Amino acid sequence: MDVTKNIEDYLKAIFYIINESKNGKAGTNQLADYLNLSPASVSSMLRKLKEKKLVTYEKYGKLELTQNGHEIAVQLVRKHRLWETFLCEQLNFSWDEVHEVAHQLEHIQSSKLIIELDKFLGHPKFDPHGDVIPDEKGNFKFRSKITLSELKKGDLCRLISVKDSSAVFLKYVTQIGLALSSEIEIKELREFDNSMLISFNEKTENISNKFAENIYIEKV
Amino acid sequence: MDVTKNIEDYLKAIFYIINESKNGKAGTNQLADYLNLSPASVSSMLRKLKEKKLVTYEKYGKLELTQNGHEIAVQLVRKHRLWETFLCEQLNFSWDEVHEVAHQLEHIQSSKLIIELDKFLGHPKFDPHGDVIPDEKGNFKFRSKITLSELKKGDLCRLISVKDSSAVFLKYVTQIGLALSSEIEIKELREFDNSMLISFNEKTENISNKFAENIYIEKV
DNA sequence: AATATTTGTTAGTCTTGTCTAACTTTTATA
DNA sequence: TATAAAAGTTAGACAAGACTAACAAATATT
Repeated sequence: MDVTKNIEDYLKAIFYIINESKNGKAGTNQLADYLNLSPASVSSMLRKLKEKKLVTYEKYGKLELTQNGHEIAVQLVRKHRLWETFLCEQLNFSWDEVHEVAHQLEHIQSSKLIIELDKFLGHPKFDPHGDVIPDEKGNFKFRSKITLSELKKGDLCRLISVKDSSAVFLKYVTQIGLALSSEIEIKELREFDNSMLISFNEKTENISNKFAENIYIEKV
Repeated sequence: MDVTKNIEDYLKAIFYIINESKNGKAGTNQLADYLNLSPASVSSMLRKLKEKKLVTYEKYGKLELTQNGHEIAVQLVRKHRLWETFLCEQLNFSWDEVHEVAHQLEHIQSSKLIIELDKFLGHPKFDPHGDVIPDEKGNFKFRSKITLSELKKGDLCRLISVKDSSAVFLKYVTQIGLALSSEIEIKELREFDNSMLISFNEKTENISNKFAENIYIEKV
């Protein structure tokens, strides 16, 4: 299980994209986009991942993680989310500050560290974004995620997490006052551009469709 | 201050060697040895460090850290020692387990992380090995270090830290029962091979000169 | 079905950091 | 002080992982 940082980043990206795209497929361009690399780089790395038996892949074909590759990816997600929890709960980091640091911390190699960190935090089930933290065995289920953009006028919901965890987006979310568990009501839905007027915490905000697509919610 | 892991490792190594060798000089071979690299690699990296204005150096000449290089090195030492403290005090790591993990953690880039970690730990002054933790400004003094091997029969002292922080050595130290602040008395000193018989915690142990050279103490 | 567009791959180059082998300079020693 | 030993450097090779430009395959569109 001695995997370099780069390989880990690829595996995690593949994992995310497979799990978040509707068709369950991760394409070369999508990956390149996600990782900020050229498609050519991704293509050549896929060959290496295949040699290391971390993915299955045929030219122009479907990309999948092997069991081994999947395990590494899930452990990274676990580490990432435990660190985010630590940073928020113990070190006064805010929601929008944790991602970047957790991304570095997730690459630290030490099984004892993660076991002890998990114990220290009291075996948390969710991270500060409301996402499920996979357990030691790597078991977890993706929440069936619905975004705000899929709702209709009059619907009531609660924010459970966000899709785009870029600092810019998180900052925006925080600034307009949305937080984990915020209760939101859809006041208006404009067909013209799919923007919507929502209310929460006694105020109303007008949000774009793009914004709404990045907010995961549960109905209430 | 955007410095890669490798460059950081070089700077820290240079810093240590300059501060721990009697003559205050860090040579290419010494560095190569310390970093487990060939002298050739070190030689070529020194050229790059010089270009980046992190060291001053002339071919075959004296190697020194610039102010900038020195600052980076001290901050690394600070980070390393804060993380060691965290691992021991909060995550049940033992003395001989922390080094390797702290070495990875010290490369995480986030000033907020270190400020908050320091606060969280209550601004500790010493790490679990008894070494001084440099403050936020990078101020600190190396303790004038005396090793056990410099003492004579009948001397009394207290263990304050160890020189060789390799896992193997730390394990050895732990196994024979020596710990931070252990009170030690020199019972015998054999001129033949400079080994010594020492007593601490109601027991006596025979130790080699090499071992004694790696134990820092203060007289008592 | 023919063609355009999108998606993915290959070839070839660059950079970084490592290595070995050969060489040079400095230091120690006889 | 001449020479041997140690310390340090250079040249050239290699591997990894990135890039661009050119090409090939798959998918969509008319």
